Amino acid sequence: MNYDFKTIEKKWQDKWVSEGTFFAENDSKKPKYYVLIEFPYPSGMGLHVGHPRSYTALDIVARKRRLEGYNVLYPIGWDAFGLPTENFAIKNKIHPKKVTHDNIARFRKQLQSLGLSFDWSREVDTTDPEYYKWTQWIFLKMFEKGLAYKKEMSVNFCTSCKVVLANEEVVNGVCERCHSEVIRAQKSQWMLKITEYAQRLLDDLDDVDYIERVKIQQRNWIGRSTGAEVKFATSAGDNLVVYTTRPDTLFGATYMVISPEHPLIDKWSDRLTNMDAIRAYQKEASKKSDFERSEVAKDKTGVKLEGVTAINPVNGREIPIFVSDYVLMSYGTGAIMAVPAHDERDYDFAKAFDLPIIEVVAGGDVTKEAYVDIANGVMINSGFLDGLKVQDAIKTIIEWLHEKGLGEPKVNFKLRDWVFSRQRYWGEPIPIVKCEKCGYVAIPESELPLRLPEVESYEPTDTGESPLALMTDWVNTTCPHCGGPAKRETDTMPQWAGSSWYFLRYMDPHNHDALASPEALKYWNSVDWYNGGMEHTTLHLLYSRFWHKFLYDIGVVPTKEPYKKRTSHGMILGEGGEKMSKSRGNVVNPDEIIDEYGADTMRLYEMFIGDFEKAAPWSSESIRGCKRFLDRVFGLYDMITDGDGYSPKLEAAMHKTIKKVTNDIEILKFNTAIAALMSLLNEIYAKKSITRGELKTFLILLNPFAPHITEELWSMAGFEGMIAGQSWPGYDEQKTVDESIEIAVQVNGKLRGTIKIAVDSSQEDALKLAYENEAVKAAVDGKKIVKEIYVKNKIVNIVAK
RNA sequence: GCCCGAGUGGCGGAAUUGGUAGACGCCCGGGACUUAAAAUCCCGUGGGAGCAAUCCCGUGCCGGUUCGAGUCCGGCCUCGGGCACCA
Repeated sequence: MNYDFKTIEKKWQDKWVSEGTFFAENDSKKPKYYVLIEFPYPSGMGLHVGHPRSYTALDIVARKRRLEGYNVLYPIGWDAFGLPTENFAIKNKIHPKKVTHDNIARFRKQLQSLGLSFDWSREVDTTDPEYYKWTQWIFLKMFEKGLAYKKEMSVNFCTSCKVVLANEEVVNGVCERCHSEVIRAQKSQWMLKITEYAQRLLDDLDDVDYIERVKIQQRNWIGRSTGAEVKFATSAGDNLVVYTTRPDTLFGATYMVISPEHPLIDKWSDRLTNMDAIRAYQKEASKKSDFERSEVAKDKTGVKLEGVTAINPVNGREIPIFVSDYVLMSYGTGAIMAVPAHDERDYDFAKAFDLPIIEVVAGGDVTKEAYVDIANGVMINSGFLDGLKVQDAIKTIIEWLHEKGLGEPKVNFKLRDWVFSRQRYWGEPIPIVKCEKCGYVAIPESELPLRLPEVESYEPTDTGESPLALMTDWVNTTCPHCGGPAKRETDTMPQWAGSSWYFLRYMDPHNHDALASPEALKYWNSVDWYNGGMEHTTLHLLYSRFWHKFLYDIGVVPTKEPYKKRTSHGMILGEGGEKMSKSRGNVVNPDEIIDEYGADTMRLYEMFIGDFEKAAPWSSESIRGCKRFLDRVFGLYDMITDGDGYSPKLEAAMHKTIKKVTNDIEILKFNTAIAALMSLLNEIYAKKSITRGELKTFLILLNPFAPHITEELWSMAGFEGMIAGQSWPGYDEQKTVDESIEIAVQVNGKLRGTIKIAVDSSQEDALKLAYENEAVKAAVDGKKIVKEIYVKNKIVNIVAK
């Protein structure tokens, strides 16, 4: 009989849908388990072979949990607002709503053909007004609590298109489409105060089970540092306040640097005699992004302020002030004290501008490079700090600054507030109006959802406003507070908004009265296992944790953290090891793979391709091995013999394989779990028979990986029900342990032979056998035995001279 | 530049706390079956020397710790992810 995957896969996919096999229940007696993958952005390119890697992995987890007796929620939805859809709509003159609808239809069909056990009755779509009603509602709550505010921020502005550009649309400093110059323009933007949650976002990482590199990345992104804010008097009268993590090096501060956007520049414009040069420098700096500005490799640039100097508070010395773009207004106070002897960037700048370098921490050679070691350094040239270790000097100087009223200890975060405005059409409208009398006023909750109006053109206006600004009928409204004339906010929300809480909506997706009912939120609690790409580690993951904590604070959700466990998968690359992209022409279409080999082979290959956590190149040759394996699995039908138990020949292998597959799935070792199943199949083929009991276990173990073929064989063999209704097999630890093992014998660390000994043999027995080995005899012949090492069940090593 | 990862046969990869490097699969070679081919099945397969038993070399590079290092430490090199308006 042939393995006709097309017929088999269609048959079981239809059956799962018609029987509602994978529906999650909100009031089950079983323990719950919530499995989550990052919902896709339905791009016009269709599904990428990278998507199923994560989806199949957690589908395996979901299916295994069901077999282990859990009520499993494994949902799917669409993160459908965003720039690419809008740009496609503009280019092809099709409404983004239509583009989104078509893309979703295609993605849905493609995902269904993979046999993923999603609960399709809970599908969500961030662009559905019934969904974004609650995205807007959360924003209103944040506004109400003072977490949303307006601030002047710099944006990329194309001088030719006259539109605000996303960072991605700026390529090498010019507009991606028209190649014109892009400048940094100032624009008033809605901001969310994620910084208010910085400490909690950091602290609560200790309570969640995220893979370590995700935690490290989040901690570094939040970037907590301790130091001091120090006041420097200036000749202009104003104090210049700096933030420093190294107040111990204050005696070595030989100049100061302020960022080009620093407000004191304008204030001092009358006193500054070289204002033209400063203005020109500000203009140049405004063209660069923060990223370009912080590149150390570049030559340091800057302009000295002529007419205003500062006083170093510890020694009263007059020092110059520079403006330079390596100091960012968005971090600290936008001003630094420069200690060239002990900071690399300051060192480079001092060399470029021929400024004095005073060593205040001994231990390095500051004539050659900055000495930045804080563990071993000892203070010198620093008055009352001399002789102290760096850490003690920091404490001493902070106390001294505090007593003199010159400075205070200060905790700083790298994390910045979230820029929440987009001057774009295809996003959630921000539900705020601006009233001349009352200022920014929230629209009443009863008016939610504030629907995205139909517009003629989705292109941003040439003033840099969102296309919504042209909809005067929609923009002009009345103030909900005073009833006077008011204008609606025309900016929309970023794509991140809808994805910051979608996992909550899955819990109760059709609720009209709340984002989800309190009962559903309580029952499903938090996500048990969330898998996604490393590229979402800092932004999406942090944003959604922030929103969740806010919802916890206002009593909507019962947990402080949204995700109990977070894992990450590597990318699937093109055949040549490069990233798959249209321009490289190396994109693999999953539809073609499924058509040629079937969904089960596709799933199996995606899991067998390599280490789940690492990137792996696609191989159109290797996938054949997975197809061959399934062909052989299908061939088991012709080898079935009677017997509900395991045959003596296969018993140990069965128990070992159950143990291996059971454990490997939990630690993301899908590739080695499959390898174990392949080895077991090889043993069955060598024996040319399989008992009904062995077949049952084999099919259940393979089912999460290849659900269609295993259900088919289950049914062909005449077993009752579906595998989906069975239990995960157990194993007997005793039966996984061999009675005797082969261990290595080394002489001077070099392998000379192996011996077969009973498990847990004594050193005496092991050495006796080892010396009987011919190669070992030869290797120690005529030498003096210096040392004999025996590690139980591992190795014998004889050191001979 | 900053933060985080990763480098193992011709290829994808495997290898409890440091303990027989190369499981499993691909490719390739040989054989069986076939008029023939495909498919399938069996065997071989890190590199080098040797008729052979066997020996030497080998986990990006340089150095260190250890009876023993793919694994630990120090210093590099290369590649990938992120850098706040792509998602």
